[in-house]
Amino acid sequence: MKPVTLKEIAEILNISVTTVSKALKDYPDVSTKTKRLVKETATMLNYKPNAFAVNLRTKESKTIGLIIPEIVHHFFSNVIKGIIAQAEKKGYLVIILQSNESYKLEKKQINLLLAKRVDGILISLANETTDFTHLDEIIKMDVPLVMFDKIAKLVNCSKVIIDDRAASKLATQHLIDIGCKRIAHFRGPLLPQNSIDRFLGYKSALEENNILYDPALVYICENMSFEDGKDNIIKMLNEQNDVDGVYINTDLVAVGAIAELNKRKIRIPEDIAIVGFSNWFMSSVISPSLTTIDQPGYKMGKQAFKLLYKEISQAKKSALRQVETITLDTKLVQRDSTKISVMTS
Amino acid sequence: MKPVTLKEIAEILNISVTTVSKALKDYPDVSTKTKRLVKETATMLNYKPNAFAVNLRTKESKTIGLIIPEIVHHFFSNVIKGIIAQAEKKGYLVIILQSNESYKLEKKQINLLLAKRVDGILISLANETTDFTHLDEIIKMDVPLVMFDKIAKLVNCSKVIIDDRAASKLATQHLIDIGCKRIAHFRGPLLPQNSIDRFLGYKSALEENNILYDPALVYICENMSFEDGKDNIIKMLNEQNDVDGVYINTDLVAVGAIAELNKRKIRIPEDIAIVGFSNWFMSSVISPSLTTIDQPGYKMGKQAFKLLYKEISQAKKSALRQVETITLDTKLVQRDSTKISVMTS
DNA sequence: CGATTTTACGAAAACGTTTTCGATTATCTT
DNA sequence: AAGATAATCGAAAACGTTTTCGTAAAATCG
Repeated sequence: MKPVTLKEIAEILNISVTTVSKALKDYPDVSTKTKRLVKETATMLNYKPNAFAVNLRTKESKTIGLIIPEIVHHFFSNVIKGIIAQAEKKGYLVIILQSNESYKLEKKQINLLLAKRVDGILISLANETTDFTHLDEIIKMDVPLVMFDKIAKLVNCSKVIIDDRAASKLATQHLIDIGCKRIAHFRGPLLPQNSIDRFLGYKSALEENNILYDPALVYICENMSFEDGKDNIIKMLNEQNDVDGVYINTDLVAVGAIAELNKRKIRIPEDIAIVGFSNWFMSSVISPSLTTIDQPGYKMGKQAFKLLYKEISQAKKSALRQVETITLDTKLVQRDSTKISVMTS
Repeated sequence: MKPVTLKEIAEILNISVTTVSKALKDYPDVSTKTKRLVKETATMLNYKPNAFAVNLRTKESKTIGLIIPEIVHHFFSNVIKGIIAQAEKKGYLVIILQSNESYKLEKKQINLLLAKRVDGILISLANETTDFTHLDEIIKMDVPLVMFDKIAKLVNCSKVIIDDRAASKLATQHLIDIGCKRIAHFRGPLLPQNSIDRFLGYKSALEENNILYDPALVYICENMSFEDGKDNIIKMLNEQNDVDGVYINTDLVAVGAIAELNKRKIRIPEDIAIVGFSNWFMSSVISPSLTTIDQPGYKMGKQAFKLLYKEISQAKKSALRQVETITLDTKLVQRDSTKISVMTS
């Protein structure tokens, strides 16, 4: 019923609490005989150290905090999975909070986690976030911090990202390679670094190929939703008549666009080729299957925790903090939405 | 730098730790003057109570554990979102673990959570789980437990579920109502209660309408995946030639089946009508849009936490535990995959 | 056999908070 | 003014663990 304590074991065996504690942790100054005795009775009574007391004494909780903009999201839920898996391996548990893309909530949740005294914090920023003092707060409190995916370049902490710009360039270049002359871009909101970098990659690919960059071909998807894809492709079809390729920020949006194009019997890729971003599992099964950039969510989660773990371990030894940025590989996954049978030779 | 303690505040103001503590918690036996003084210096020094010490003293951590078979899943990630939102409202944080549908992992993770001394546990069972002693263990330790969605009827704890059987019956009845004569069923694995209940609902709908139940029309989807839908619809088309309606356990599987039917130019619903289950957001946007049962994930998460919170609050007052089962409403969402223009009049 | 090292154990402090209970002072009765 | 009541504070114990340091007994040494 009531949890067993060291004291109770000590009383049963007529030894001190000290010795019981030491025995269980295999201290060298306890005889093998008493060790055996202690361990036997401990397992017999189903002893489990009181985590609260251990936390207080050791000043660590073996728990980390994770703040994410939106849990119901194919990419992020994969990241979460990676983080939890890696954390569990190292004996850490993960408290998850959702910022709902709100700066205010994000700030509040950081305070919650700091109040809980987690051993470290993993965060992917909300779209709204432009002020980073709440993150500096974390660093000032000497709590290890790692940002991933949606990061703030200016904050001095470890980061795990992909090279959005390079990946975006690759995607756009692919459209150029298959012969597209007038390429539109569906981008995300204006603030997040992600969205900016992907846009810049698109732009620089055009420039490198001496294709005029036309701002009218850039459409903003505020919610990055299926409907955004549908609405913007309709808008695009109304405004432009010579677009032959679209590079879309996110697969979900791309799938929305494809659905609308299919409905209008506009052929993909013959009339308009499409490239997405993220390699959502649905993009391989829709018709036509979607060429996209593979964004390794699970791996990013694993790496993010690994970095955090490194910092936590370091922090225990020395005061000086070492930050590091890991850039994960992305690759283009070519599928039918850009597979032109009549190749430009 | 170093976190401020009550002691430090006490020393600065030349009063006792006791008074500082009481002042911050608005005890009546502290003068308003000292209260003001204490609170001012506390906020000035950015005092935050040491959670570890509070936990030890109050024997609660304001943290609950959540074990879920798979995070990367539209339904479950919605449940998680609901749980976290509701928990945060009541000042609780949520530790999430993933069982990967494995009984062994599930058991291990329960022990992890018990060792951490969470204030309560929320769980949705792994498909593999048939033995429930690890759950009884939780109850024996007087830790509040609430199961949701994938539950074990035999375990004596609170539960949040939907009436899978009734919902399934509704779905099947709908197919019958639109004139289907030979209705197949794609079910999930044999073990989980969900899967069983949905099958039973299908069966009893047939019986009530004097339609012969034919075991050959039941197909098992082991992984509940897109491919499962595709593979089984192919298998079905090979084995049967008069099926005019399929009721499918899960939208994702149904979408797989629809993709294959579309490819083969088999008309939906004219040749074969389809009903899914869960109301995944994709099912409203695919073509044809999918008639399905709405399974309220977010709401289930909220309710599950509410029940747990109730138990946690009760446990503090009296020893006797009150269990309760909440059954959430589901409804049929009719869309194009069952919308027959030529009505059977 | 005395001196020294090794082995095995325990007392006690510390982590920071909460809460009970007693004590002191101030205020109020009549 | 004496007694009673109210207002304000603090000492101390408790939560359960970890770890330092001291000490006694046993083993080893010359």
